[in-house]
Amino acid sequence: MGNIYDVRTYEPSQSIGYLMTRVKVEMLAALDRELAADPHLSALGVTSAQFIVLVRLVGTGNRKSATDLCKELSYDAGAMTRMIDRLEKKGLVRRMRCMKDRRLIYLEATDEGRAAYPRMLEMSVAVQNRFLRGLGQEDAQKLKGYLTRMLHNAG
Amino acid sequence: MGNIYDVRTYEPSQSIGYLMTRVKVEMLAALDRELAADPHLSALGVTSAQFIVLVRLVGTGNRKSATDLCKELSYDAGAMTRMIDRLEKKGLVRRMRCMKDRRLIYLEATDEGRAAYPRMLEMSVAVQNRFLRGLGQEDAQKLKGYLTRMLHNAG
DNA sequence: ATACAATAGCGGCCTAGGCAGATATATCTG
DNA sequence: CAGATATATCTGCCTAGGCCGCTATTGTAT
Repeated sequence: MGNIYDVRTYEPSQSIGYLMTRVKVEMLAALDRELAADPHLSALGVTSAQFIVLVRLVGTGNRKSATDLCKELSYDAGAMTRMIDRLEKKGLVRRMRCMKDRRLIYLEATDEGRAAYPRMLEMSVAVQNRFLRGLGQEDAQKLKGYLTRMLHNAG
Repeated sequence: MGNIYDVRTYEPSQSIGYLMTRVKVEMLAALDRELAADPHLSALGVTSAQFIVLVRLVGTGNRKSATDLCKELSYDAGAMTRMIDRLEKKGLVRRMRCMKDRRLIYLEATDEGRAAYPRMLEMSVAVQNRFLRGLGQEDAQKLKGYLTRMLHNAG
């Protein structure tokens, strides 16, 4: 009842899953190219993955733990530890042990990290607008609705 | 002229790029879970990434080179070499040096690899249908159109 | 208070992809 | 034919994510 695909007619290379994977790869690649081209950000050597974590940290208020970030981005905890290591080594993020709950480590963007934020947002917006060229606001809303629905169906 | 996002109102966590990345991650995770649950395929230890390469190899005719696969899947050549290594070690794929052009290595799914194909297609279809639940055929077509458009805009 | 979970972060091992350089082979050009 | 160029694959080094087990700390139940 209402299945989109049927095994007998299914074409992997035409499927929504395949297309979505491709688009995602291309968007991150485009972001990486923009980052490499920007005089400021290329000096910091920020990648698209680091970018996403940093935007999340600066943009939604500081004083976040690694676990918070993991939940928000559905990220693995071990991967996050190493990600923070890289960001810390680049001087964009600081670790600060919490004195009340000594298990916790608060993350804070450094001044340098915060300074890069506006330019990062601009890039993110520019890349997405480029990929969405030709779509109207209603189309974008529809697309967003489909994606939200799919995320919900993931359970 | 027709930009979807504006820096002043942009919400990273609500953006189409963010949502798409999330959906892609969830779809592959779901596929990995299905693969792990299947008696046959779990024995082979096939991951979702290997799955995609294998489907592409079996489904679109054998006698393919690594480079062909790289182009079709926008994959890195070095990464593909190692991917083939893993698939070969599992006995799902064979390398066969071409005698006319000795630079070329043809890839061929083994009997075992081909035998797993129908079940793989079923899974792929099942996972995608689950994620697309609640969408009609017109919605799916619209979504596919948006994605195709975005891929085209990638240049 | 002691034992038992639950939580936060870390580290090792695996798969995985991008990039640059090396090698072998094939093709093009003078 | 000789030299340059292009192509196919491989390898090493990097970032990156998932899984599992470890330790330290905190919370809970008996």
